[in-house]
Amino acid sequence: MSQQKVISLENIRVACRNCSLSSLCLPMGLAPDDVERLDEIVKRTRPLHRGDFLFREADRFRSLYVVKTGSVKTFAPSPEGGEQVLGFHLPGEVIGLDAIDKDMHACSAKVLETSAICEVPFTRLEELTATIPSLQHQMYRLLSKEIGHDTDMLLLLGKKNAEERLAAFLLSLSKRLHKRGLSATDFYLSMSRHEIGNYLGLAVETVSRLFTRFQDDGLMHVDRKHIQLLDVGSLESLVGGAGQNRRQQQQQS
Amino acid sequence: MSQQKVISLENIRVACRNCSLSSLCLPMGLAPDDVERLDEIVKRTRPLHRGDFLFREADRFRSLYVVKTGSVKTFAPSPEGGEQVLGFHLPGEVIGLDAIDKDMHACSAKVLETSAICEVPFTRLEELTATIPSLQHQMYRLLSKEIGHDTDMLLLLGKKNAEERLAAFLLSLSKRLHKRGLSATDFYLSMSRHEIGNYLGLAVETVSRLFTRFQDDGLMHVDRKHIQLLDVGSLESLVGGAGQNRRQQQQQS
DNA sequence: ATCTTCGCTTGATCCAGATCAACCGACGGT
DNA sequence: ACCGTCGGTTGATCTGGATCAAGCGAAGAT
Repeated sequence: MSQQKVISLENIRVACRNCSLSSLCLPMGLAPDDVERLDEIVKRTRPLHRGDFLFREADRFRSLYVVKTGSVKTFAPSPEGGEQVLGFHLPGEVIGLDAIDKDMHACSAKVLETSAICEVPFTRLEELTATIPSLQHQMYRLLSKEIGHDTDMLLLLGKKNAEERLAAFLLSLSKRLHKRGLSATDFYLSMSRHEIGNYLGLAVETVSRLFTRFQDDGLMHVDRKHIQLLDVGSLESLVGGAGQNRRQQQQQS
Repeated sequence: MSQQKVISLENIRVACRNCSLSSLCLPMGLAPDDVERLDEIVKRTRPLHRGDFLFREADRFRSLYVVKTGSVKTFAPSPEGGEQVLGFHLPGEVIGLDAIDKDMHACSAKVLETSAICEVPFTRLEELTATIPSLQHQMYRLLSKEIGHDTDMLLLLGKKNAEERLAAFLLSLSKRLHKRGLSATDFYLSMSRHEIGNYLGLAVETVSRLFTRFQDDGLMHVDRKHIQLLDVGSLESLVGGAGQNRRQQQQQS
């Protein structure tokens, strides 16, 4: 390049204490001094681009990763050669927690759009959590929250029909974006219809048809990746269940 | 009762250090002194019976529970009034991890057969993990393993057909029982067909038909709750995927 | 010992959503 | 500006497993 126009990396290396995500992320509820100590072990890498991997399945586990800006998908290979999308991760969300057990990543993480990522070496983090009770508690909560989220997905995949799944997906995105200060009703999807379908256990065609139907019903407006939710209340009642009275899955004692 | 034949509770209060499960359970990899400290906070309750609850959804979170003998199912209510079975828990398995985040149980836990359960007050455990690095690590691993297990279930519910699901379920039970020193090929189911179906996202009728089919195909022998696996290899190849060439779930880049 | 209940099995039918097929329009490359 | 690729949409058809229906045997209740 002819012109020496290097942008100082310092500009993107926002310390945790100045990060707008600190209330969602690891530092949540930490004393300023402790945030400082956490700050010291966090590595801030240059921005990653669409298609870049944070890690791949079977990689040695070294660090947790936190999305600072952008979005990431995680996915696991299924035995037949296909793959299962496990999640879409927005700013403030932590990735890699499933790798602690076997000290190896069981899934891959791929960046969906240009993203900034914080890397947190796990061994250092573990040392830190042993001396900062509130950080230890935060870690337990984080891991527990992930389990709770997976539980929600199990219920979704086990009991909900296509309509309910897509509505739940849209509302989940909406809520999470809103928490991050973005619009809850107007946003862009960084993932393809394929990926949405894969994530929800549906065929692409079904996802596409549902987008069309939801739009026809006035629930939302769709233009390619651009989504506008027009009737959040109705979407919520769709998820709620009674969508179309499928037989109640009863349970014996 | 006429005869004073009270069995001393001490007999069932096996300390962690003498428990056959210590290599699967929380004490895994701990130094004897640390096992001792863990032992001190564990409460051992009288045996629970079929139908008893360890906790219910929305209960305040106080303790983790570990199955010592018997089995437990966990399940979450689905909005429509039905429920989703989240898991069946065998000796050595820890229950309640999903409640840490919100300090409240999001699911219920019900005993499937007469069972002995260890209760571990979480606050005390947290104090302990802060001073015993290997216990802290064990806790992280435990939580992480749970996430990994949920991930497996997501793949199962998202990508596998009925046959693959049931085969995977049987093999999972088999493997876990074997780890606990029991037969991998001859065991009793403590849960009903209903519960199996609910867990796997299938109708009871489908589960029943598959049991019959597997038996007709010589893969197993079924007599009510009594299961004998006759051809583990074939069951494994069923799970492996190519079961019946359903279209490979491909993925775009 | 008899009744009742309930879990389970088996058969018949139905349907949500997968699969197959065709087309279209956006976008990146040359 | 043109082309080729690919993600997305829409229509037609197929099917795995749900739903509906009926009967059966084991275990608990009286």
